[in-house]
Amino acid sequence: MNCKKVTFDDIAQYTNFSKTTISRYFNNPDSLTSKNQEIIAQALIDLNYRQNKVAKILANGRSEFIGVIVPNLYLHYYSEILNQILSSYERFGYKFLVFAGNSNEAIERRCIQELLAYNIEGMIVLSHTISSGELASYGIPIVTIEREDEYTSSVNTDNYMGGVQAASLLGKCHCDILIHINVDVPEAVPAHGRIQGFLDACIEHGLPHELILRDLGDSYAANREALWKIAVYLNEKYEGKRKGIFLANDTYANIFLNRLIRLHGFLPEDYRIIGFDNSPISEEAVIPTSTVGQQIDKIAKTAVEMLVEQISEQKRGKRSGSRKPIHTVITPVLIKRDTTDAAE
Amino acid sequence: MNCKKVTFDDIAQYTNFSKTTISRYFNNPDSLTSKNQEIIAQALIDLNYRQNKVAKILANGRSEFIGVIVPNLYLHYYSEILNQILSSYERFGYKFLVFAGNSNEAIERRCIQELLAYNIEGMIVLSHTISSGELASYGIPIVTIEREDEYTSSVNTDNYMGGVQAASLLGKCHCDILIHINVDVPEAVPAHGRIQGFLDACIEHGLPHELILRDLGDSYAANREALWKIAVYLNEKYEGKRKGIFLANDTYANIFLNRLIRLHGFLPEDYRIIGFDNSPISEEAVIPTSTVGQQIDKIAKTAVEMLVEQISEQKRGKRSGSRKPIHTVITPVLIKRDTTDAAE
DNA sequence: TTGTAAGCGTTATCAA
DNA sequence: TTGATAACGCTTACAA
Repeated sequence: MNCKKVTFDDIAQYTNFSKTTISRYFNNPDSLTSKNQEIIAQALIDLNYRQNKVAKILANGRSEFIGVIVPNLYLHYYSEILNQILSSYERFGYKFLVFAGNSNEAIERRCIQELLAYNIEGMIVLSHTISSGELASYGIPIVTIEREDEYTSSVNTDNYMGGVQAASLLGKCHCDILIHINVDVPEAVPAHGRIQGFLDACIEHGLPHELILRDLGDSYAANREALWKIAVYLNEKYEGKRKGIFLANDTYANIFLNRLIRLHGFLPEDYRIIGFDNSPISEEAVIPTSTVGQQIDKIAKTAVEMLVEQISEQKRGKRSGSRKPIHTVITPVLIKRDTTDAAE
Repeated sequence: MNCKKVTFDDIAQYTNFSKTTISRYFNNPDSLTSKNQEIIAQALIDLNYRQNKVAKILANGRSEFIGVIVPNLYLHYYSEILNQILSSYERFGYKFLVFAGNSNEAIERRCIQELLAYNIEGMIVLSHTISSGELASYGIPIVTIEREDEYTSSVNTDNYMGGVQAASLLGKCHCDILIHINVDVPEAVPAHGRIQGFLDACIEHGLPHELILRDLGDSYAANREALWKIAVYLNEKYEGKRKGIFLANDTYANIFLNRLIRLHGFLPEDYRIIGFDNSPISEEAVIPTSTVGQQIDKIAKTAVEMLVEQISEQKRGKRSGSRKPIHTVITPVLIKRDTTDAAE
């Protein structure tokens, strides 16, 4: 456990090379004779050398840091995205400074200042609080995921397509009435597309439908209460009709499903259910639940790739303001399980 | 969007102070007259100054970084721990460099090298692959969570107590036979305590019991298959007896519960179920499931506090090897829901 | 209370 | 292929 830090100077002395040559050994080894490479390699071992990347950043400006701001990690969606982002380390070598902003604008703004102070090379933002305009103004490469993205490059699920898929599947189940339950998502947020897609598909295929857009509360208990009320309402209003219910996410779908099971012991013939996200609960539910699956791995991978591309562009001298935002869209995958008919 | 970086030199020139005074403004403002503080504050605005923490680290050695190594973020337990760790930012100001090692020893070792190269001040390790001995040898403050911890300070749930609690609750439910289903956890891993606690409690209260310890597979589908087999076995062997089943985690408990519900439409009188973790699935299950709740917030908070304490000790000059590992234990909380009797 | 000057451990620019 | 030397932007004795 040597405590004194070994530096290039020490290695240089030990090997009778100059500091510069040691640096070259790390950054451009082929510019040394292979014999000298070996000498230095051996010295590193003898002296138990350890890199100091901080000094490196200061000298060359590249931190190899990417900042990530998520709203929280409580929701599976965010933690899985982060999971996938982190696993890009092996491919690109970028390290991730992660903040959970908890939807607090002031805190998130402070986080960003900190990140900038550490010379991060780029930023991936999932949090919603700070406008894309402000994000863009920081003048560093940025990619946002599934949020308002007018002035930033972004990766989003094709929510519209997801809504269409859900409606079509319910239509094929011979439902008499299609219902979409969601909160009143603002138009600027990509998830709004789910509503529009559902609506357009219903209209196009002439499917009777109803949109239920309202605040469903912030906690699981609140969600449950709100959805139970809706369930009672639907059950009365559409008695005897087969109801195809498209819920905004798998948690909602699970709540709805559980209520039916508790009531009847099985999924009644006049109910069909589909959720959104393909989060674990959809598979682990008492009846594995059909869902519009977000391809989280693809979303995260694309986001990192786009960011890396932006970073290298910027290195090649392009000013950060000069490029137009690119919006990539990832197609969702319809996952048919047991809450919709097996029929193709 | 000023592009040239403003440095202390610029501010010094602008205000006719020296670089040092500017530095003092940030690190020890009270050593300046309040008038001069104002002058500098204004200059920062005029010049649009931005800190460079990299230079600061190089100069004073304190990175304010803590490294975190998790096995993955797919499991709710890890992502929630990380969530709580990240939220300590507001309290201590430490920034977190996060790696998901995916249980790959070589990769995790490389991650640690990287972290050391960035001058991290400490490390929180949840991953299992690298022995506590090796971790300790790196000579920086370390706290491990819920893993082998012979040579590192650690925070663990009181798994033994959890096992006792589970057995006691099932005992109070007038179960004729108590069963614990788990994998064969090695003794060095804290979670082993769940088995021992269950066993000792059964013996102490003279409760008939059976331990089922076997590989349950790595995926949800594999878990399900393995647990269904066990369910069939138990159902035959203990027909007519009331079975109290303690499963190693809530995911297993949910699988078991779902099978019973699918079979009967309700939870049969001769089954009582309790899981472990208090992960969301226990609340969201078709029948809210009793569980031994890990206090994740407390675990994470304690881990960060212990680490911060170690860091400041080290600053006060104590050598890192000189302290004895401290093992903190967090008591689990029994959460009674609907899969065990309501009786107190 | 303020200033001078020597680091911190790299990389980058020239020169040789 | 190698080496001197000046950055990089901040902190920290030590002086005043």
